[in-house]
This record gives sequence, C-alpha cells and structure tokens, in this order.
Amino acid sequence: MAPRDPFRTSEVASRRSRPAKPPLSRDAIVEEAYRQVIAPDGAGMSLRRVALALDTGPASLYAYVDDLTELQALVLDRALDDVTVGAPGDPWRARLDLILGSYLRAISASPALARLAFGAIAVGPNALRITEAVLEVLAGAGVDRATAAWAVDLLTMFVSAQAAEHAPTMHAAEPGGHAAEPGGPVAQALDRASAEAFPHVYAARGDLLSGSGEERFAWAADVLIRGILARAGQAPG
Amino acid sequence: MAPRDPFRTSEVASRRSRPAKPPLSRDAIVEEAYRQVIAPDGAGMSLRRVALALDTGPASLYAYVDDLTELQALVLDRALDDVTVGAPGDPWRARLDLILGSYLRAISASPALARLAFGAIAVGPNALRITEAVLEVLAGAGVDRATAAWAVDLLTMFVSAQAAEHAPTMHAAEPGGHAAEPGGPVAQALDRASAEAFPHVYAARGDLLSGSGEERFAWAADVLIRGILARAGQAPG
DNA sequence: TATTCGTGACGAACGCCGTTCGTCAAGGAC
DNA sequence: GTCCTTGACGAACGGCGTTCGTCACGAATA
Repeated sequence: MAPRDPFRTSEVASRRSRPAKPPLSRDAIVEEAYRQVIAPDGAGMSLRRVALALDTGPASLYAYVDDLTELQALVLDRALDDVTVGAPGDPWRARLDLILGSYLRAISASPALARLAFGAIAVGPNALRITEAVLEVLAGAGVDRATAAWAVDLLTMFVSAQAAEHAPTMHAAEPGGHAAEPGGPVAQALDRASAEAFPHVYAARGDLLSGSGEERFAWAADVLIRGILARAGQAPG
Repeated sequence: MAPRDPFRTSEVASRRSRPAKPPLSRDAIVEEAYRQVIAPDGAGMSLRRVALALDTGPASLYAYVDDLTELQALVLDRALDDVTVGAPGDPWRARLDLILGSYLRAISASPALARLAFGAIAVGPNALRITEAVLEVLAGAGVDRATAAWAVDLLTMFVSAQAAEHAPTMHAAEPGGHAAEPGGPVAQALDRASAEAFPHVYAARGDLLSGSGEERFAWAADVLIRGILARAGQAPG
C-alpha cells in the first residue's frame, strides 16, 4: 500500500470507504468463503480472496481458523445446511431418496464445492444430523445396525464422488459441459476401440455414454440400496 | 543462473555434470512424473519438479504435453499398467475381485496417485483394457449389456473414490495414519453425539469405525455386485 | 558452400496460492 | 498514567501452472 499522506485528515477520520465493515469473525469468514465457493464464476474459494473481500490481509484469518483445511470443513458443513432429512414417519425408500437427492443437490451447487465436499471429511453438526437420519431410515428398512453403519459410509462416499466426478478439475468451463458428452474425450477414446480388439466395449459403446446424470444417479442409488438390503442380516466384515 | 565465466573452457566442453542426459521426450516426462507421484515422500508430482529432474526448465515440457491435465492423464494410464485383468476362463466372481483389487492396489500406491486417479478421467489404452475385461466378466455373470455398461462406471468410480477418500489432502503425514482412527477427528465428532439427540449414531458409534480398510472394501464391493445382479435384466434408466 | 528459415529449448517473468514472521497499535489491568 | 496482552496486518517466502520472447541449431534453399 502507498504511504498515507498524513495531511489528508479526512482519511484519518474514516479509514474505510465501505460503511461499517463488520468485525472479523469466524462466522463472517465462513460465510464469505461459502459465498465464493458457490459463486457461478467457478473460481472457487481461496484464503486470499476471502481476506480481500473482508477488507483485510490473509494473515488476519489465521486468528480465527487454523488452516485452509479447517476452513474447508466449516464451509462444507455450512453447505450441508440445505440437506433435508425428512421425518420418521415417511416411507423409508422415499425418505432415503429425498436425503440422498438433497445431499447431492447441496454439494453440486458448484464444481468447486463438489470437489471440496469429496476432499474434506464431513464431521460437523450437519454431517451428524444426516448420519443419524440415514441410520434411522435403514433401521426402519430392517437393516441390522452393523450393516447400516457401513452403509452410511458407502452412501455418502457415493454421493460426494458422484458430485465430484463430473466437476471439471479446471477453471475452464468447457462449452459442452460434462466431459462425457458426445465429442468429448471419453467418446473419442471409445472410438479408438476396434470391434476386434475390444468386442465388448465396441458392442456397448452406445450404452456407456447413454442416460442423463439424474438417470444414472438414480440407477446407481438403487443398485446400492438393493445391495445393502441383500447384505442385511449378515454381519459385515 | 549466474553468468558463466567465458574463461572456464572446461565448462564449454561439457556443460552438464550428469553424463549423457537423455533427450527430452514424452515418455521420459511421463516416466519421471510417475516416479514422482509414487515417491514415498508424499510430495506428489509437479511440472516444475519434473522439469528440474529432467535438467531443464518448466517451459520445455510444453513442447511435449499440452497441459498439466494431459500429463496427469498419461501418468494415470501409466499407473494402470499394473492392473491385472485375468483370463476369460476364470470364475467370474473371483476374476472381478482380482480386477478390482489390483485396480485399487495400483492407484493406492501413493496418496498423490490416488487423488490424481480420482480427478483425472481414465481414457488411455489401459482404461480401455480394464473396461473390456469388466464388461466381459459381467456378461459371463449374466448381466445384460446396458446394465453392465453403467455398472462399469459405477465400479471404477467406487474403486477410485475408495482410494482417494482415505488419502490425506495434505502433505502432512499424520502419526496415526488414516483420519478415521480412534482419536481422529471422526471419532471426536462421534463423541459429540449424545444418546438423546442422536440415538442411532450413539448406538452405532462402535460399528461406524470398525473394520479394516480391506474388510470395508471387500464388503462394499460385495454390496455393489449384489446390487448390480439384482438390477440385471431390467434395462437401466 | 553460404544463407535463410523454421523450430525446439528455455530463462524470465506473471499472477496465483497457503503460510509465517515481526511489528504495531488499541484496550484492559494495575 | 503506565504496562502488557493480544488481535490485526504488511511484507515476504517458497511453491505452483502457464506464457512470452529470444536464441541457437539443423535442414532446406540459393
């Protein structure tokens, strides 16, 4: 910053052009970081830009947050505010679909958030709330406790992986959107599979790319749930 | 670099202390990057360090590789060299376990590789080889083609997610190893769940952390396969 | 043979990033 | 009124991916 002219007394009276900047606080930091991570420009969040938006320097954040990792965990739990867990009376399968669907929607709000959700481990209060609900649902479906416990892990991993998988790793918002679209790199790779060398791939090349994201998510969730029910009763491990 | 003394003629005769540095090439770049990504120091790979190891500057790599992303894709396929796909005569379930297991082992060679494998989309020749084998196995198990096509995606996503999930996002190799161990942040979070507010979590707190990585992987793979078989015959979507 | 030209190599720089250190001023304690 | 704690923060460090402009070298041309 350029040295301030000591004679410009007006600058001394009010050092900030912005009115009444809120004092730094953990909540303000998390809120701004969350704002950035879901911003449609796809830039994601960064400590420096959070500090800049809060009208301070990067070093100041370290009074409220240990680490980038901790901030990410806080932001993730903030994002999980939007997850709906239904009510105990709901039919179990519909309730599970509701939970998983709203979970997917919450962390798919932006590619940056999806990547963050996969990388961070969800241990905040919202994660607890969701885990409780899923355990309750599975118990209602007749799944034994040990199987249900492992199933929660599998289901949440599945949802965050699904969200992160299709999130481009770059800042480049490609015209086509996903990478699995016709003309994309996957389609190109499939074209390289000759009928002689890779007969099964060749035969299935249409199916490998078919379906929308929602269809495939619903299909995969159904596969998981059927598998879990099939294992219910047999203690895992 | 400091300006070279024009009188030290010996330096002119041989500019490099290292003998016969191999000429830059795509293969040499990929090989060095792979070496870095599986290095036990956990530093992962970077364009700059690859260039440094090859005794050149970062800019020189761009003659052989478009992008960091492209290099990552090449490294990933290089890593998949080690995946075993078995033979058509093998019993289908054992063969599938073999493929998934060796896939998991290949990309779990280091946390950095695991993260890379999840982020990059596998479209190289090895990915094709693996896809072909899995499709073959599922066909042998009586799964229809459309279901099998979607199942391949689900299975590979599951394996790379499993590998990446437990790979710390940091360069910090924590003493305890995984984050889900007793005393880790997950265990701490579970301790915060009171029996009144979160009865199911409280009751299942032991099961949520039980089992080794291998046990849970085997269990989850079994869940997936059962689910896929349950959907076989019903066209997906 | 002498000259031109295309091209691969690469030093230097740009603009990001997370993190640390040392300073400094404001406010409470005495 | 003075001391001391502590939050704020400017500056810097080392690392990252990527780009640009230059330059030397070998092949093609005259």
